Amino acid sequence: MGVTKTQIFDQQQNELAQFFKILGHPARIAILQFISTQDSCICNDLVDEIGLAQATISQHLKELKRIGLIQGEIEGKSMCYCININRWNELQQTLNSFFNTTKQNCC
Amino acid sequence: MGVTKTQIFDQQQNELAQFFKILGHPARIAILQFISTQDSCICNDLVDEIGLAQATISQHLKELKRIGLIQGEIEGKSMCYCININRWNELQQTLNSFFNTTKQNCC
DNA sequence: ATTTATTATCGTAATATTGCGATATTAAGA
DNA sequence: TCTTAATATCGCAATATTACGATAATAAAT
Repeated sequence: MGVTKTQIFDQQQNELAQFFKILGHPARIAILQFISTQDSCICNDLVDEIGLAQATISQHLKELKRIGLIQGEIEGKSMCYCININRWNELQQTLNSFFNTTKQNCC
Repeated sequence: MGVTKTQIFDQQQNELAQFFKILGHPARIAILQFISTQDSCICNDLVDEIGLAQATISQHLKELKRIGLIQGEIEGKSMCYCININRWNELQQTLNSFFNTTKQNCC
């Protein structure tokens, strides 16, 4: 096997899990942290900063874009990424809501 | 390849990522949610409740135990799991701290 | 138009994860 | 003690993820 049985879970559970999953890689954490240290947006200084190949960084950026946590803008030859603050806050809230709701009936 | 290069990231990044990763599966989300709906602790009604084999559920429970989010107590023949509320709150805080710190210098 | 720099995508190899049946292990009950 | 019930662990097959080199795509600069 190796397939997650998404059919047996509801949409909320699948979405929440997918969001957690994407944050579940140190490179993606590092990317988000590095982007946030640049007061302006950044491009692929990420490749220099983090010790991964350009293709790999690009792949991770794609994942982060997929859930809307970052957005990219073309800036001449290069690409300027920054955190999508609305989505960021939205996800933080979703996540807190999960934490708060779930712990309610704890023994 | 297929190996996450943990060496190039710091401990905080790796720990945070691992925590997110474990929450990044719908079955584990569902398990946590179901545990919390039981006012007392629960055992493996999880196997009936969630449509996965006993071996699979047991494996997921192991992962959740590994990061301390749940704890199990022997109760006769069966096992009584419940959320570790201290660890739960601790992780929620860690996570919020990541969200708040990271978004600070956003463009 | 050609070159150069930057980023995205493709293809592939290595490893990890998911799920399950089969088999321990443990403890209660007959 | 023998059976029964509940859970954990092992071993495997299927699929997913990670990483990277090679290559395509895009846009500035010459």
